[in-house]
Amino acid sequence: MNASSAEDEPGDLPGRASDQPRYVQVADELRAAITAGHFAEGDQLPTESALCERHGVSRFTVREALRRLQAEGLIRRRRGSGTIVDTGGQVLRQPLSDVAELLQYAAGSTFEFRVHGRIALSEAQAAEIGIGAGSRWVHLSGVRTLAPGGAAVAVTDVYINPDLEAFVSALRPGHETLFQQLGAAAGFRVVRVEQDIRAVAAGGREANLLGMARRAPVLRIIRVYKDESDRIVEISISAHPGDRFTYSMHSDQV
Amino acid sequence: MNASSAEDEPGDLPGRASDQPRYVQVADELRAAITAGHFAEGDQLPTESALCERHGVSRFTVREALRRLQAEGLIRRRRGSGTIVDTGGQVLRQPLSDVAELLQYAAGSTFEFRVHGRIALSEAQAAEIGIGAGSRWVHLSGVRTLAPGGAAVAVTDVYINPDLEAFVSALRPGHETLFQQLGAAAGFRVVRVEQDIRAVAAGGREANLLGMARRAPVLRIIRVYKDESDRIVEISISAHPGDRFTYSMHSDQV
DNA sequence: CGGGACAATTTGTCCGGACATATTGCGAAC
DNA sequence: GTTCGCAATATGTCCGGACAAATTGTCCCG
Repeated sequence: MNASSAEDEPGDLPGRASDQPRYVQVADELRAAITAGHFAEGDQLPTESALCERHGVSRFTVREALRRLQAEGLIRRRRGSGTIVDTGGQVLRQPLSDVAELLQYAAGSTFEFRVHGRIALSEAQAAEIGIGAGSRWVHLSGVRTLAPGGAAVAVTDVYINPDLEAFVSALRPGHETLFQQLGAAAGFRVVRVEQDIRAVAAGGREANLLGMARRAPVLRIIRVYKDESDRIVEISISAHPGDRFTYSMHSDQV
Repeated sequence: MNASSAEDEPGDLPGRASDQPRYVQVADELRAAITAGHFAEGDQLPTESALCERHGVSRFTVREALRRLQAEGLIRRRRGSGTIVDTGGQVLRQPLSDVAELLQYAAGSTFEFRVHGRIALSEAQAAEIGIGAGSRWVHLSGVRTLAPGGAAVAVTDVYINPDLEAFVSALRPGHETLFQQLGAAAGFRVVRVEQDIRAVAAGGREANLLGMARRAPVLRIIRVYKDESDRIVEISISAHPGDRFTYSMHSDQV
């Protein structure tokens, strides 16, 4: 029943955004205003009641929107004082706090890949991910760059659930994540992402593609994407060059 | 064991736990019930209305408590279906989703250190952290082990704000984090933690302490702890052996 | 001029209610 | 027996209101 599925919802307008909850819309507007520079670092945001009036919503909705921005690390709030823009000077960092910031990261970079077809995971790989060995997956591999033609920031191997093989040929490189495209085409939604981060020595292929010395330290990030029914729809194994990539996080309200 | 449940109601203190918000108390009780095994993996938790009745609070309070547990990765919720315990089988992983799971991590390991006294950060260090070079800090260094006498899982350098120098001598090794001890002694609260993760080659000292080859890949985690007034109270730089340490995270509700 | 009391402002906590939407079980219909 | 549809259930969204607590500016007084 997903509105974004293949059997379109022509309806009235391309309102995929407008049928989202109000607090998401408010959060999106505020985020856009911040990233567009309407609010500088350290600036005071309008108070909750002001935002209520401007957007014509209740305080519940405004607080829910602000909670999201706070979770993303864009704002800081203090009782009695107000809400200020505090992104922690995040310049060229790849943030992931808890939500769909994976999407934001993907939107700021480009991913090019090619499909290798079905393969069976090796024992070592299966053990590292925590999947039964010998299971079959559709294998893709590619590189991610911040700017087209620029230096690679990641070499990635992707393994897609064979149930979704029919949709693989429709995947296109670019700014949208693979799991977004798959979900829109096959009608599921990724609701859980697990990821492991390790430091390993670059293998020959990785070193070659990333332009670094063999056995140089790389950040290996393994992500497992699951949908509503806990089905693993995609697994990605990325290698990031240690000298050009920093993984940044924050955590509020301890 | 959880550190927060240790000092519950000693009597003299006017209930530091009991004057906390209701939703924190409800969350603590539920978390304790889960970790104590009263709810097994996959079990269904009581519904929101049931929890409202049991704890005598409104649905707002219950939802706020459940939201916390969900952010910690202990439960999963589905509209129409209910709330189930789903910790993702977190065994021997070092999780940090967004909150005070740093504390949980620290509680499961031991940190031994010694104090080196005041030093000035080198230019390289200051630049890596994002602090003005030449600033003075109180330097500590130590190793973290999962079991006393076991293999080291981290070599850590800690830099403490010189304003807190008077409290450094009272710091004790063990299961409690340094910033917890400092906060309790000096009367502040850490409300924001920023951390950067990179892959680097082990230096001579790190390789020696961790028992690994020089230039082997290590995970370098830099954490900056800030209190309510945005003051940096502590900076820690940890090196984790790439082959013995995995940094695990999760993210729900994309 | 400095300091302390006070009031206004702003976010945090908490309540009650209402309707929307996804899920599940059950019974009726075929 | 299988399937369809409906009702019951549970969480998600959203509103209005109320009071608490922290911050900040102001004003009076010594």
